[in-house]
Amino acid sequence: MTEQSVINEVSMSKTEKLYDKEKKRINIMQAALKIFSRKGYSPAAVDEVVREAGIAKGTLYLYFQDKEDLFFSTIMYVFDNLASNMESNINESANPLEILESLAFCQLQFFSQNRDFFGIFQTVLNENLLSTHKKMFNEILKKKMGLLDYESKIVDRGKREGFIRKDIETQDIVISFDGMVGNTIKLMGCSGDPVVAVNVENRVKSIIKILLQGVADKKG
Amino acid sequence: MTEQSVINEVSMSKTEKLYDKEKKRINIMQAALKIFSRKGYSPAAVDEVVREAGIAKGTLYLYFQDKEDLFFSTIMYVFDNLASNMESNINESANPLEILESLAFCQLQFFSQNRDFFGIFQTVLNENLLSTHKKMFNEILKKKMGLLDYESKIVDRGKREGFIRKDIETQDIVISFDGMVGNTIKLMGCSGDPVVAVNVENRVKSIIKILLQGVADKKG
Amino acid sequence: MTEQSVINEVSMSKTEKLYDKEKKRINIMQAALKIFSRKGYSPAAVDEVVREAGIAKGTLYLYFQDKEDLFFSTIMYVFDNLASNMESNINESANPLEILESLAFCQLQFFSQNRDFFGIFQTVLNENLLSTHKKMFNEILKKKMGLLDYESKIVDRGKREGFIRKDIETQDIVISFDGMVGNTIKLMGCSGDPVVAVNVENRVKSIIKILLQGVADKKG
Amino acid sequence: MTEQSVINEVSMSKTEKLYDKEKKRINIMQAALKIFSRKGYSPAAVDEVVREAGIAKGTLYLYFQDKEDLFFSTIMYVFDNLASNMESNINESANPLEILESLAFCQLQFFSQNRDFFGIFQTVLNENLLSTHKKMFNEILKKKMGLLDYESKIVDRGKREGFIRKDIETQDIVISFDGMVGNTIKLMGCSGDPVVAVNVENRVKSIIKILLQGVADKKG
DNA sequence: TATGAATGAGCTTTCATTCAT
DNA sequence: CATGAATGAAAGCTCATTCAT
Repeated sequence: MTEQSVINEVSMSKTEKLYDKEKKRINIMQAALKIFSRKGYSPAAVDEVVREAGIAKGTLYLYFQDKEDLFFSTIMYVFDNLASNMESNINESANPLEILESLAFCQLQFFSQNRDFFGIFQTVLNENLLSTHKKMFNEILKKKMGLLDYESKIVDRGKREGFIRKDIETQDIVISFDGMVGNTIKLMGCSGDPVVAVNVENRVKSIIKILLQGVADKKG
Repeated sequence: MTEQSVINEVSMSKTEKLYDKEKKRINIMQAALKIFSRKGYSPAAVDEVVREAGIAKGTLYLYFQDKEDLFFSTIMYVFDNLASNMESNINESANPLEILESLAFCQLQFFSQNRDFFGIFQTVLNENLLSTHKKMFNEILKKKMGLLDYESKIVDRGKREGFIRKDIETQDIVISFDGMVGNTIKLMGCSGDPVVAVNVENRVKSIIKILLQGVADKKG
Repeated sequence: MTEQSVINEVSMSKTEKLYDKEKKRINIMQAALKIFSRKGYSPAAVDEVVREAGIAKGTLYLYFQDKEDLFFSTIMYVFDNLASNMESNINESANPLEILESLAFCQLQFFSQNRDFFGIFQTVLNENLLSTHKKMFNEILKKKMGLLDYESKIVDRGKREGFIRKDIETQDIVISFDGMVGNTIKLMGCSGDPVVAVNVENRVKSIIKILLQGVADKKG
Repeated sequence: MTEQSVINEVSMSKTEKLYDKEKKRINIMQAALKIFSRKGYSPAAVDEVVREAGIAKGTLYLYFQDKEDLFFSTIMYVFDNLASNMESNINESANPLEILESLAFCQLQFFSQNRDFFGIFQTVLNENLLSTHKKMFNEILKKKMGLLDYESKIVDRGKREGFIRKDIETQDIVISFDGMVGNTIKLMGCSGDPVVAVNVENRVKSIIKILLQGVADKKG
């Protein structure tokens, strides 16, 4: 360590230090993300995460309480990434149908560019973290439900503004929409097809077409 | 005990014994199902399964090679249950739209009556059983893909017979349909609402309505 | 079962029954011998023995108290086989050197014709059955020591009768003789050479030559 | 603690660390030796070894891959100890008979001072590690055969240089010599006589006398 | 702060033994 | 007598977590 670096460290402001600490947390979470995505929660070993992150095992426990904390922090980190990605891509004042399209586009785009990110979501709702990690599970469910709630509001507005038919319950529309998008992401992951990424736009168009117009042949 | 019954017992046929053994296997798988559904694969302890099944630990290993074998046998058992349930409910010669409706109905009905059965499916594709249990994983994926293939054929027939529009790729229709049904099941599971079961028919109606007609308001 | 056989069974004398029981014991011990020789005591599974013997697991416990009893009974059975083999081959009144030669010959012959029989002896003195099965171990050690004692007496007679030099302790002579014979058997087993059997006579000749005359070149 | 020592400790070199790790391995192997010698391979529980070594179970697995690795590492350690003991005691240029005497002396001395060390050797060739642990077993057999080969060379030289008669096959001489020494060690172990240690020299003298001159009385 | 050796509870699996048939 | 399904104690091994350095 040079004398200069020592001085820098000593004179580093508290803000800078916190910023530094946060950068290290993120570094670890990105490593954790890779491992958890690949293996799920239980089978992923803390050893693998620290190896991936290039740190010592004890160090991880300076930044996270335990494996569970690491896992849920990582999930939250991904969620927040997705959320801010959405926020910056959605024009709140646009017409509701365009917003739904944007929501689909953002999710597909996000997950197609961050393949690793999806598997981990699946994991959350399984391995029933429900029973043993209830508190954090609820935190996550709340976030997930937050998205559904937001979509519900958009659909409701769509109904009020005459874009969406009123004879189908908002809940059913939202669940269907969410399922269409989610399943597309899931199967993108399975195929492992690297070209799929390019087709995000086409896939969104198909989803929206089906959602709005349905698949019935109306020529007759 | 009559002499007759003694004779019967002593001379229990091989067929009867096999049948008996199969019944015991099923008993264990039903216990396993509960535990795996509740906890996922890794966190589920063999101890819990045998306690649930009311047998000794060693006994389980008389019926299954190891934990992995137990898990995948259980999955296959559920799959086969679902499949035979579908087979007996679907009229192959019906019109394609009715078949899709039946498929949705069967799945929702099956999982609403067998709540435990769904979680385990989620587990399959996570905890990446991919890397360590590749062979059995592929077996399962094949079954899942089998359903998608079947749905694809129905949709193609629907297109040929003029029920389904031809300007949307079959693949996109199938993924959307599958996602709508799957997400409905998943959220049924989350809500834990016991009344939901009654609504299966309504939910299917909504899914089919959305799938066929779309949600766009066409009054204008 | 024919009527005739029933009659036979019913009218079977007690002696015949005991004889029958002993035959079954021997059948099981011969199976046990194969397995124990191949694997040693601990790693040999009772399951393997009963499979080899063609009986059910419970049956074994009708003839032997437990695995340990089976093991030591088997050893004793082999010992007694060897002992009676020796008794019938040794002429007590012969000159002591001839008796030693016979002893070597009998052992080599016996073990070369019953390859399986030797490994089990090695096992006895290891796996320290000493600590946990002291009583039976001592029984076996006594038999082994019995042989050494017998050899000691022969050597002593040889000394008295002027065949064997008196300036080497009997104990050292016996241990050496026993070691030469034992090591030859052991290495016969290792080589797996099926031709070795034929050479038993040559090997005995060598052992006796070395024992009596030594290997020093006395030409000088 | 002086400042100097702090520096030393903090800056402990890689070499020192490796040395430290090796010392710990040896500590564990010495504990393992005791247990394996007393019980043999299979019946020895890892739990007992770690208790003897005064470490936690997990720790053992930081130093050895599994029980098998521990066992064979321990054997190799003993072998190497014996080998270096021999190397430092044998004068290669001495006359062949003296070398044989040295070989006998080294082995008896080594095992009389390290009673535990012998039982484990017996174990190796039993419990048929042959079938399941073939690779490591061969490694050990090679070492054992190495000693026999070495002895063969010495005997051959003895023949060439006129010390040893040529009418007995080298192989037979070596096997006899090896058996005499081995059996002496084995029976030393059995007797448990603490005084025996003192007699090593006498026993070697006896073995050599028998080997060279034979036990026949030549007065006549 | 950072390290990584040490820990030990907890896991899956085996196998000698029993006992209802 | 013979059977073999059932048992459960005990084995080998893993891994999240701690703590002295």
